[in-house]
Amino acid sequence: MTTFADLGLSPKVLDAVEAAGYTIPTPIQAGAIPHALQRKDVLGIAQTGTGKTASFVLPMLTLLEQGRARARMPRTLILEPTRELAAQVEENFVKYGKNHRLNVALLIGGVSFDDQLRKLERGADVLIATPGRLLDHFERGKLLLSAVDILVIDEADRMLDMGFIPDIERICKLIPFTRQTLFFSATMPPEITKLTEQFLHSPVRIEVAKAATTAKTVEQKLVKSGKKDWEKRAILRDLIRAEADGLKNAIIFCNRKKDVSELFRSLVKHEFDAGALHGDMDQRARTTMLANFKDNKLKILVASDVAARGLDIPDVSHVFNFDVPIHSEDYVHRIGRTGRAGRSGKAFTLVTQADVKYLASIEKLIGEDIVWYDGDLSTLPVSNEPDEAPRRGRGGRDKPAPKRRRNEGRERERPQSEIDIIAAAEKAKDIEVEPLDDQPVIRTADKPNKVAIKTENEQRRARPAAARPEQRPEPRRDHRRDRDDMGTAPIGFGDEIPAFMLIDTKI
DNA sequence: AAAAAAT
Repeated sequence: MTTFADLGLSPKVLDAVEAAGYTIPTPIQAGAIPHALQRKDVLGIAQTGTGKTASFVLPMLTLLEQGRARARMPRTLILEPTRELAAQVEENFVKYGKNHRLNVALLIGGVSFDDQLRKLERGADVLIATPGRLLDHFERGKLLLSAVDILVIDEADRMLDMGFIPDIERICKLIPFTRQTLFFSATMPPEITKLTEQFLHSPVRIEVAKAATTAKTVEQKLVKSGKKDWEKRAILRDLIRAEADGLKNAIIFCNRKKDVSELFRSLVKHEFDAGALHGDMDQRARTTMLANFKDNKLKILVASDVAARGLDIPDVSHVFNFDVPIHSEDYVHRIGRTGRAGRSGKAFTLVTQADVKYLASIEKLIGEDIVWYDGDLSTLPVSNEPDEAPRRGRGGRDKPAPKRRRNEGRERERPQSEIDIIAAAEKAKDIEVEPLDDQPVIRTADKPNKVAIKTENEQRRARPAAARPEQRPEPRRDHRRDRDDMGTAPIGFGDEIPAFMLIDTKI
């Protein structure tokens, strides 16, 4: 049998692999590593969970042992579709690079430039990036790609889904064509094939395990639900309680970020040990949530499809689909978060009347009918307790709250990112969160009820003024105008806003 | 009916 020692990796790398407890490579590793070490281009067709990341990290470490990085000229570049995946690859370099002295820089959005600039300046051996932030650095002239020797494009099909292909093409053209390219994709749609023809030179093709099949160790169930969100939330709570025994940890997927936030708040209110993860949360909250979930400090993670693919969260016992995914492949990815490595897992999907057509395409894709849940949730002792949505009112229990107009009575609410980060902080206990009353709020002139929450930077700048409210109790709010209807007044003029800035140009 | 990513 092939072991890591047979693949041609350097002693330093082998030692780290051994320390991590691995001896036998996965098929993609056994297939890709020897070719990568011979500086060949590799086209790896592999799903998440196949050991794909190590199949490029390990040979890269070996190859990087010769040579040194120069300032602003990284030697290797890895492109990832999401920030979390990029961070995860960085962790792999830390783990397997423990015997090396390599500079690894992570260039992702949502965090400050300063750190990233410092690392670039110092000379990065490995650059791990999401396309947007990478190009941002490049355009600022902080980065030269002319010394990149190895380029890795990971999760190419997902980059395609996310509209990154033009960026990828642009980046590829900035890197010398004498480079070595390692290219990974779970599927090979025509656009991806075209990309590989354009940017790979006679690659070695390695293909492992087919997509679009769900692990046989996952028990899948459908659960009927009414279409109202509060009905779905009630059923979900009952379901979680019914499953409490075997539920070690769970991911709950929603189709929309808004629903992730709402469901998360609802679950916390009902005292479930829950966190949230979606792309509009600030990066700090995202990172904290994910870390806590991985460390089992959080039992339940409510997530958008950011978490559906690629993230290395081992051994999730349950997946709940709060919504039926619109694209059937997403179903496969979502439930692929459980039942990994031959373990058993359970996947429940809430289904409303309107979801039937999506369900049909899922069943067609996975080639089997999913059975309906036959447990009786209504007999559970704690079932049917009131949700936060139904309000008492005229005639009213078990009726959902009347739809509140968008900006009505919002002044005391915090933006979702704040709520998320507070919850994350409560779990983590290591992040300082400002008290609620410090939250600066601006009313815009044209829509007095519209409340705008400043960005972090704006808050920082606004704080001294907010600390002396008596000097300007309720200034100008009647004649201030906001730009772009974003709800933020011009910043930095103190009381002396030039008149032209107050003119409404949108007539 | 969506999400992801630069600001």
